Amino acid sequence: MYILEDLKSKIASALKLERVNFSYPPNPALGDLSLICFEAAKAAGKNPAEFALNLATELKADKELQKYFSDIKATGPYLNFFISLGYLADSVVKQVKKERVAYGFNKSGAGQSVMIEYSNGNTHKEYHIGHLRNISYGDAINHLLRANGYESIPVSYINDFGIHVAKTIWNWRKNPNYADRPENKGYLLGKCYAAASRELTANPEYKEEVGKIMTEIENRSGANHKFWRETRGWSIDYFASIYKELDIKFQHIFYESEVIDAGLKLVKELLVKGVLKKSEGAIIADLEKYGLGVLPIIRSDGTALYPAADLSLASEKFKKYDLSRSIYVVDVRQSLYFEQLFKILELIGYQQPLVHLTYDFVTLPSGMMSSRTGNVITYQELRDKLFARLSEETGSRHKNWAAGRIKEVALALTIATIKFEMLKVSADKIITFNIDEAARFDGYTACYLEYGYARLKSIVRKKGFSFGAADLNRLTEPKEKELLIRMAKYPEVIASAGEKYNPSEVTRYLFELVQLFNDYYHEINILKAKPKIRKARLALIKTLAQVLHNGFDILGLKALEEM
RNA sequence: GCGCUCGUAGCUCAACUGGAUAGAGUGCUUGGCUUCGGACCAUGAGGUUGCAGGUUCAAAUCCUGCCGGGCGCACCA
Repeated sequence: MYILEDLKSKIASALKLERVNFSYPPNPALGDLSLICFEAAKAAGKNPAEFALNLATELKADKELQKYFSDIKATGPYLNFFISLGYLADSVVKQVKKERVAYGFNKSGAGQSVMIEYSNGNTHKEYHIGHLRNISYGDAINHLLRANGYESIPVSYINDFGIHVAKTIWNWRKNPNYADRPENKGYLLGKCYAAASRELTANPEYKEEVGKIMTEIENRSGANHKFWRETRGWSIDYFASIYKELDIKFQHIFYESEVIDAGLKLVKELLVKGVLKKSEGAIIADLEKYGLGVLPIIRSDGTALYPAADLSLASEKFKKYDLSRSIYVVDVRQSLYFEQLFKILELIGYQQPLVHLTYDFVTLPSGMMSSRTGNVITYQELRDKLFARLSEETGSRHKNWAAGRIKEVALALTIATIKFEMLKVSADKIITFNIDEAARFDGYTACYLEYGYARLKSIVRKKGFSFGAADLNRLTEPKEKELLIRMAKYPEVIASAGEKYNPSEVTRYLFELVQLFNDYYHEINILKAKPKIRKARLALIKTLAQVLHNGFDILGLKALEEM
């Protein structure tokens, strides 16, 4: 059991109170752990401050608690506990050393398997900044689920079969120069799609040509179908290269083209069952009585809409895997759609909890919009801009490094920056992605965290210092206690962030931990201290490095030893 | 029109889901480099938490009504 959890339960059992309301004092001078007495005092019919005072006297005399707390005192209605530094240091350092990468994990989700779907690119379209928020968020949740004991199954669903495909192919065929361009073909398809979109908006009369291509692809015959297969491969390869660069792995990837036939069959069955019905020539789900309006599923011309595939995908997921929960990471604009989809699935008989994890949009500060694509910035454009900035900065700091090494570090910082920026803001807020702010090395940024970690590791790396059994009683500085308390809170952060699907709690925690370390580093010298103290301090910062590393893993950031 | 959502320092965001003096970053003030990697640290100023009521010992947080922004509501995905 983790130390704070353990201490809380010890206090609770010493008090024999039913509901115990703990919190953390706003400032370390007040104490390390706090019990808020309003409710308990009210239940006992007493004045809260007096109540707290009485409890303090009572608990101070408790022999068991004396082992863990150096002091217990009431400040107004708050009963404050001061954790004994020796006990704290011993407990935290030993536990982190023992559990290593698993420090902070818990078993609350044991025995439950959860599927989480994210990234969800469309072939023949750009992979843009919005997808990056999606994939960063989804992957962090995937890690959080695992850290909380769930068996998490990360999957992606790629839409390779919609009208967007036909638009791109139409435009590609119309402009033969695409085939000769040097860019990555998957990337180029995105550009081609954007151009097609603009052209079709300006000249709607071409829609008929696009429709013909669509029919050919759906019928799975002819030159356009063949070309669809080829181009689809380009996109899929391109996505794979992005996932590799981002260091994100899916356990399975579903494709719309592989589930759509089963979807059409399912729709027919549901029509017979009366879950769906015909209306104005189309097939719809009438969900008016649930306050969810109407969802069209098959167009009046008989072609399928997105929900047909999604219904089939959902049943495929449950057929293939024994899931106790299924999560969809999709942006907030589709909230109503997912309520409708989940209602239909419920009507069909699926009882497992279905979760639509939402997040809001990513925009750019005005004037920074990409002129070439109109209003989206692609992954590649963002990555290239950040990479240029960060490799210049890294290069200027390390004149003696080989080009390859600079490139490697700059790329890791680029990816870390993208993920961190996407995760540090809570999901319900719109992100205005400011490249200048994101690529900074100070402030609430990925590079600040990475720098703190690298600096910490450089101390640990120094030769000639022994790391044997340290006497942790040598840790007596207030800043050391602050660091230890903060590290002791890490498991609670993981539990809370997991429960609330909120990785920004982890980003903030890590930022504050690095801040605390920088402060400590500035004030207290580690290597120049007397041998016994030095040993204890080295043990402390090794522990700190492990906690930071574990947090980086949750966020999907590579922990750089040097930068 | 109905529904969802956001509104906190000049700007970008926190606030343990109702608790102690609303905190960080950035920008602006003023300082600290023969440093364990200064890609760092410290200091000061900056707030009627959109507005008005209500509930509570206690409200940025809950309830009601306004104001303002964003989004969604049948053949897009």
